[in-house]
Amino acid sequence: MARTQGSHSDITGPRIREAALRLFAQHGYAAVSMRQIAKEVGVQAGALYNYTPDKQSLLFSLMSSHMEELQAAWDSVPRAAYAMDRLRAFTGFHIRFHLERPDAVFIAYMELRNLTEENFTVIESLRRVYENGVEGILKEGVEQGVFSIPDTKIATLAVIAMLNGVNTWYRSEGRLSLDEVERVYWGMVQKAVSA
Amino acid sequence: MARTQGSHSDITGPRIREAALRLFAQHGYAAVSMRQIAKEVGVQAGALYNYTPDKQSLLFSLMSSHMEELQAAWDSVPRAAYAMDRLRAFTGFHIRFHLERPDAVFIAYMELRNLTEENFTVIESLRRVYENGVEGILKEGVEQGVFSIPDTKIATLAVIAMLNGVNTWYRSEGRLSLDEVERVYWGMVQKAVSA
DNA sequence: ACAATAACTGAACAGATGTTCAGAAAAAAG
DNA sequence: CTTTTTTCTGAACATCTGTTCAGTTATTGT
Repeated sequence: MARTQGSHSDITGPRIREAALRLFAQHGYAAVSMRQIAKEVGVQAGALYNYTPDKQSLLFSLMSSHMEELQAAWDSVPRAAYAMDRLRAFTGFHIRFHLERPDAVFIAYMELRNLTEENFTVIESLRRVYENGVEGILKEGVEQGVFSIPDTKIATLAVIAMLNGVNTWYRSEGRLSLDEVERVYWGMVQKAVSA
Repeated sequence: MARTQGSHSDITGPRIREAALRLFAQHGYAAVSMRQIAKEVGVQAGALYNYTPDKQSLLFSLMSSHMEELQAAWDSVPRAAYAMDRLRAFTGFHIRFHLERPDAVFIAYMELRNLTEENFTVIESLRRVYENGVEGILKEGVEQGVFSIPDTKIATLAVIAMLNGVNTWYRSEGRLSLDEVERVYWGMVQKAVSA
């Protein structure tokens, strides 16, 4: 056998990425073999190498795509005039964006140690850009006198860590709706940073 | 060769656990081989099986020890009368305890997916006991009228997630002292839950 | 209709994996 | 000193690892 019926690059490529994303999130990068990914796609392991130079590149590509989509999505959110409104917008955006892609989020946080040094540097700088955006809001709020924050860097990380926590427990069939979750978290974030 | 000079069970045992803890935290459970752990201890791979029935048990043992130490340590903290004081005590305790064992904390959160189903259940229930302790404080604070919290379960997870974030950035040589970190976080926690 | 190309197979590579176990050496017990 | 027990070695096991590549087939272009 060789090329199979209905085999197309523009179909197999995304399917490989989807399978890898799901498997990496479920079992961890190191625990997933190329053969497992291939099997999920319905293809032999060798075929994967038409779409990625190696396993490490596949992981890196998934992570950097996620980080770039995150940044692009946040950049496209209309920028409110007041820091308080911007922070509320961010809270809602961050929660929703992350709940829509639990696997990618999981990988982006858990598989950092499995990146090569140079790949790690790239992902880290993408993350820092995102964090700096949040810190900018907090700093502005402090200048405008609406926020009281002893250390904006720590507060940034604290807010993000708190919001990321949603992914560990939220289930769409659960007790609370997305709107309710957003409201509850916004209440805590707002109080935590307010003057 | 066989038994080597100065070989003792009560020395090798802990050394294996320490090496495994460090390596699992650094590279991940799946990425670390028994031979790597053995090499770190200065022993052949086969010798590890005098101390653990298998690799999975080693991971589980490390995680359950950590969770039990955590609970025991928190139980030994004097229980203040008012919820506000209890929450402050918890904030300080949690930050310090976790910063003292970054590797164990890392593993306890990241390697859950590498546990067998039954082992996972055990660890999860230990975690729930700890979380329930925190929720108890929040509930009491609400009853006493000092806290305003729409959902104590979410608030519990949010507070813990926020505090856990410290481990991702704190360095002892860094800009802030432990006392300062504790103060900053307590400020945010207090405001977030206060009425 | 044929030629060119893209997509894939299947086998092979050298090495690593968790785990077992007979035997050897050091330590402890008598 | 002799025996017993504890601790460890070193080899072996079957299987899995990421990756390469010649060859084969389906699709596309002419």
